[in-house]
Amino acid sequence: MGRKDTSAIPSQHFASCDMPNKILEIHHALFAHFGPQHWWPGDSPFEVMVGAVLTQNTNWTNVSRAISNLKEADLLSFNKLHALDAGALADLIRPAGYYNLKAGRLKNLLDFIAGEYGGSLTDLFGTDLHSLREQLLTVRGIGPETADSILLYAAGKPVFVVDAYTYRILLRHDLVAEEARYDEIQELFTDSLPEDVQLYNEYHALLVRLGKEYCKKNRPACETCPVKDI
DNA sequence: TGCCAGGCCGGGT
DNA sequence: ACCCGGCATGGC
Repeated sequence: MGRKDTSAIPSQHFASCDMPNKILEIHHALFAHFGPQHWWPGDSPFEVMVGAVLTQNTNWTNVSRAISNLKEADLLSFNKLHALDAGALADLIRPAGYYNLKAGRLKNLLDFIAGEYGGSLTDLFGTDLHSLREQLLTVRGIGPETADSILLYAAGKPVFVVDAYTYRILLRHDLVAEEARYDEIQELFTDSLPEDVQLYNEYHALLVRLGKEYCKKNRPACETCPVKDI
């Protein structure tokens, strides 16, 4: 457990704590440097959900091609994709990599939504948040980041998304231990920030932007990093 | 050219 | 409870 219930306290009160709120400072610096990121790229909650699975450990440009294939085949809707067999789906999403794996994972997710919610994303997203997250995590192929991406970017729920960039950036700023895992890193953000969907949305997108441009794997910390002094 | 990208699972310790 | 190999395409 982190500090006690601070969720209702306005953010400016954090500045008077003994420890400066570096998590909040980093967001301000990133927003000032990069501006709004307008995430998640996608025209509908369904498209965002599909993209969340396809982007697992994969460059977005490849995912974008896979989604274009689905759009051109006019298959990017729940019923059409659910009716498609896994082999045909794998063929369409080939550019996203791990295509057999991801076809199976998408089918698992669609089967779950069809079975439990009659294929209705509205009903799915209308479920109690904690219960919804737990249910998504039972789907084979949906881990914490994919579940949280769906919750934040497709469902608009106040859930902070943690990814490899988030971990790497925090690690290089000594804000987390090397052995820190998903839930602990997520808690650091939710304990340090007001609960706000738009803030969570923007912050995660900004961390990815920073990661892509300044914090790549196997590269030393960068002198021109916009948050190097925080 | 090899390394990397917006993870997750399953089997082995 | 961890650790690790496997999964795969496209960009630089």
